[in-house]
Amino acid sequence: MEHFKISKTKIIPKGTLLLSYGDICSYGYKVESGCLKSYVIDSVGKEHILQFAPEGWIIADLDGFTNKKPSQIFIDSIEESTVSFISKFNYEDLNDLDKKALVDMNTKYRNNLIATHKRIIGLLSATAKQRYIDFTETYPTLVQRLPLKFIASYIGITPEYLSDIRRKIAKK
Amino acid sequence: MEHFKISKTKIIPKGTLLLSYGDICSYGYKVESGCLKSYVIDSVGKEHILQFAPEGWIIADLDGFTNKKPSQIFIDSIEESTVSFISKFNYEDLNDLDKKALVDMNTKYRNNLIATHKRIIGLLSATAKQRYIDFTETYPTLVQRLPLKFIASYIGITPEYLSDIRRKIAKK
DNA sequence: AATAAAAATTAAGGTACCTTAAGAAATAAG
DNA sequence: CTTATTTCTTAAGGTACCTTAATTTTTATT
Repeated sequence: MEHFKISKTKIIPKGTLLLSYGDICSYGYKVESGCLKSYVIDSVGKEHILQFAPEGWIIADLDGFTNKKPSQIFIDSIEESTVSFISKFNYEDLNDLDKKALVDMNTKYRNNLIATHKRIIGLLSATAKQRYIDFTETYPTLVQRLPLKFIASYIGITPEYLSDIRRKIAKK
Repeated sequence: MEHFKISKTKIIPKGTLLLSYGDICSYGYKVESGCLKSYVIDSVGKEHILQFAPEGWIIADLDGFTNKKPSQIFIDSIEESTVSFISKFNYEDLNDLDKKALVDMNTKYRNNLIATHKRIIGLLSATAKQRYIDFTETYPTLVQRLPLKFIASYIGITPEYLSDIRRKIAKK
């Protein structure tokens, strides 16, 4: 299932910034071990997490990478991680891939799109409490590993309010 | 750019339900004229719009269509529309497509994913007022055509609150 | 044109979630 | 083991956005 040019892997210490706002995004990152996250920073300096990438996942600024735009997002490491660098993920190269690779890639995009749509449904229609419960059910292993403040950011609430929610759940 | 089996087009009157919750989703819908929308209905009966599909757009329950699951969503017509029915959008058939078709499809998925990520960023980090302004800038032609209550639903607020927002914007 | 139906507005009161700030608990570092 | 740092919790007060309900405006129907 490897269709791209992948450079040798690197060990990334915890807390390392791999991609910053405004950077030209030359790489996607394939996580072999550890965990990365992507996020935006809003006008008042608050961080909003777009994606977690534990082992096996690929993370990138898809828009910047594809269209050679400066990045709108940040990517850093939540844990010490082993990461492969994927280059040349752009449109021209799609034509160089063989059919099997294209079909696999299609399937990955499609599954990602389905998951992303589900997240939108949650943000539009569920309460913060329900989104937290959904997160724990969808990503039980991440819940073990990640600081709660990152989960709060991912589901779109403050750590303080997540703390309230957890207290109320525990009291039942 | 047509890669799928497309049946003859049909004229769909305004307000017609094309796909309902629980249905097996056998088709994607390609809109030739008019406009469709997809939406979910939450536990208190409130409608949340996932997508608008004006002319040129394709709309479907991607998860149900791909994985032959009962639909989680609804699709209906906002205006009288001319619609082509796309069948056999599933995995097996991807292998029957030629390379050009696969590359095109990849590009469509990728662009859709980029747009969907932007929507998530907005829902996580922007106020309702900002999301409304962003919508009017991103889809100026839709703003002309659509009832405001549908735009409110798409950006995740009530029609009443959108009305407040618009009044405040107008007062300046 | 008249009537009905749908969409939009307005306003009052309510709730989910946020901000700030401080302290407690857990984890990391010396 | 001790201290520093990060994470988590708690609480009080505030704001963005919601609910309900009534009214007006716009659009559709006969």
